[in-house]
Amino acid sequence: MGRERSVPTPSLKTTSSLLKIQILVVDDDSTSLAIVASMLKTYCPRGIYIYRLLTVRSPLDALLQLRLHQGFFDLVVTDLYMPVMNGIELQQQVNEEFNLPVVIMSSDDKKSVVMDCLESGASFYMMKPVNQNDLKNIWQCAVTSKQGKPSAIMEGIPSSGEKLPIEYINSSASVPQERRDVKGSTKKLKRKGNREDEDGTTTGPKKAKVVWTNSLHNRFLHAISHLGLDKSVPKKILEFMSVPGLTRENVASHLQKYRIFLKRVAEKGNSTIPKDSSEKDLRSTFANGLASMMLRSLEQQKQQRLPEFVSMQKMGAQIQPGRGETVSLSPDSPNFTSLNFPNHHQLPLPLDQQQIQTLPSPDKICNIPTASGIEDGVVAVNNSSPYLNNGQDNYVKTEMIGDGLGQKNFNAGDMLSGINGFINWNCNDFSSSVPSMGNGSFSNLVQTGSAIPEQFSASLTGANPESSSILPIAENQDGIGNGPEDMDFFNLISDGSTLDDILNYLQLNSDFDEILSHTKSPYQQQAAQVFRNSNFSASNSNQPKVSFSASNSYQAQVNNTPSSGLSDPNSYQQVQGGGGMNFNGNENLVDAYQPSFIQDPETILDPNLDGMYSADNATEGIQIQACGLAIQDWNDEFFNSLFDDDIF
DNA sequence: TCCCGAATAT
DNA sequence: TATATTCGGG
Repeated sequence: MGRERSVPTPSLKTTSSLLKIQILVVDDDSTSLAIVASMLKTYCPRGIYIYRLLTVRSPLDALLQLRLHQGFFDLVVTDLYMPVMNGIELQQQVNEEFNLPVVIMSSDDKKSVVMDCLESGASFYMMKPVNQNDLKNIWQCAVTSKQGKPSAIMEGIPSSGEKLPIEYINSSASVPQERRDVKGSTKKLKRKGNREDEDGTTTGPKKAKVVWTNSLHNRFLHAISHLGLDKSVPKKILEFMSVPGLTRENVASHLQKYRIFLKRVAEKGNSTIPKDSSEKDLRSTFANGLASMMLRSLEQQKQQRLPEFVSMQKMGAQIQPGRGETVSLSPDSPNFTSLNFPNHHQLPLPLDQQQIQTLPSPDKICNIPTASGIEDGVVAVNNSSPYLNNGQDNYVKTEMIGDGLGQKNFNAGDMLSGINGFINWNCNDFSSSVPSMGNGSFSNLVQTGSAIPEQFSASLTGANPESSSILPIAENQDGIGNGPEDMDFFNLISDGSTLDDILNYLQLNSDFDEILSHTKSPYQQQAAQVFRNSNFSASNSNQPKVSFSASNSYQAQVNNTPSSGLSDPNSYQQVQGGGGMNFNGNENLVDAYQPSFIQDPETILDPNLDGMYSADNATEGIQIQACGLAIQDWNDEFFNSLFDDDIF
């Protein structure tokens, strides 16, 4: 029944010509996870075959999967804000261990956040809700990765000797160079659907089009920020980029386009041009790198021309994110550009002269400070970053639990959970507790009152304290995590709601016209089928069971909704795969980020697996709910059926 | 001769 | 549209 609409035969030749892509999606928010996964499947472009799409809700699970199956995945798509480990940290870990491109997504629209992600090496930053344009970038990252081009991952400024190849696509319409000079005569070569590129008139290497991937463009931006916008000429950029195969002409062409882009943006900053296609621009490659580039450029110019800067300030030509939108720098100076930033991108620019003078270089947030302690204690993290504190003390809150043995990672992501607060340092191992000084490398850590404050101490370490500074995003994270909305969705898909109900929910709660326009997609039908087939029951021995009768494998979330107050009603635990899974009723389900049971990925696609999730020894009163999301083996038929709509 | 960059072609 | 190519001029 998955094919009620007429499915014209796709214009695909054979499956073997498709690029098999395997993606790992990480998001602690189940709703978001489901949506992203769904969109990836729904909007898979021609030529790409999603061989496997694995979703996990914990970064640790993600790493586990990646380690278990090296070379298995081509791309990681991760949420930014997650407990234990945030998207940036995950990205860096993934880059380090697996050299895979990582796309970070978040509903956070702060420019500083976008910048942080990109500077830390993310291939792409994707705003939630995800749209089709973003997906294009995802696919490009995936394809680039699949083709084994390491340049899909771009880390910082190229060092000497480090070279990155460029990605090419074969230009099907490319004409041999020798022919091109005789322009008048090329007309006869012109064909409408010039499909055959095997004219082979030239034996030389085919002229390939340079594809300015994100990584390549990032390198381009790095070059410009290094050289300065005014001194950026094709040759110098080319040299700095140090990309084999890239020509000066390539750079010149790109530079031309880039300048046009800057100009257009600048014009928009001054005039009031209707935002017709602004959205598109914002999500463009250029816009993505803009924040980073501008910040570097500003930093550079600030150092070089501080007096000018200061006087400019006094003259009132301030660097002002005017209502968070416009950054105007002396428009008359060739060194400066007036740029308009979208309101969801905000540069952490200093506002007063003093800050400008002392502003350190914003480094990437790659350090994960650690600290150790023996006893319970409370310490405060003082953020002295001029980017954040606005002249006042700025505390960020986090909670950590020490193991009593000393080392405890302090994840940058932990710092995102609150604003003015303290770090609660708890020691679990009281038996071995010996009053002693904790030590570690918390950045900007300041001791404050606690039960046993004397036993804690922290020191500033690291060459650049800013490099491990507090993330400037200590705000609420509504919409992320297990909010009521998530439960609504959860309940919706758990109680056998119809597909229309689900889609209606999506429509009401998200901007998902795209999804709605594909309500009949086979994937969604399949998913809905799994929802309906979910059975929930509780045995008389208080052993709630959840069983699925799906013929394919799936992912399930087991929701713990106790009648007693033993655990968080909003908590749930994730299990994946077919087959049975047991968990203890007194297992701590409160933490939604417990290591999940994950079936061996090799068997995930086994279509014969029927799933049975059961809870043994469950605490009385606990009800178990579960829902399944189909993770279907995308056979050719199913895959091809998606190609009805020409999406890309 | 090099090479930049606007204009133009694909 | 994105990238390549051309071409006048510094």
